[in-house]
Amino acid sequence: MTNFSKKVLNLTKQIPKGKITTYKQLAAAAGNPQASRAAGNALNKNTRPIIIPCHRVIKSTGKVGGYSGGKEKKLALLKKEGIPIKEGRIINLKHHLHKFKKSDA
DNA sequence: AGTAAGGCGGGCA
DNA sequence: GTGCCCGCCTTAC
Repeated sequence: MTNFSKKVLNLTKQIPKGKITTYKQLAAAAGNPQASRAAGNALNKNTRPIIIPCHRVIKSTGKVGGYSGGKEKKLALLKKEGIPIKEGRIINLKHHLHKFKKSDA
């Protein structure tokens, strides 16, 4: 558990319902914009999955990306939260994107 | 403790 | 839109 992963998890669990974010944004908010892959990894190997809505985190390309419990599960959760998805990709991504505050980390 | 491989992504060609 | 390469973190040997 590094400081980076701790920030990632901390930021992720702060994402409100109906809002989503990208691994890139998450990694950037955590302090490493280039550690996009590591951000997803932190969510995948997170220690407290219960408090961490990793399903609200998607790829910057608009694709939902992967999911430990199955991406279909992730899609269902997102749609239930009010995020429209078409063929595995977010429709109004930037309209649902969550902006992290500087005080979040 | 050190080295090598893997993973839920991002960017460029 | 697809394919390839890169960089970062975590885990296993």
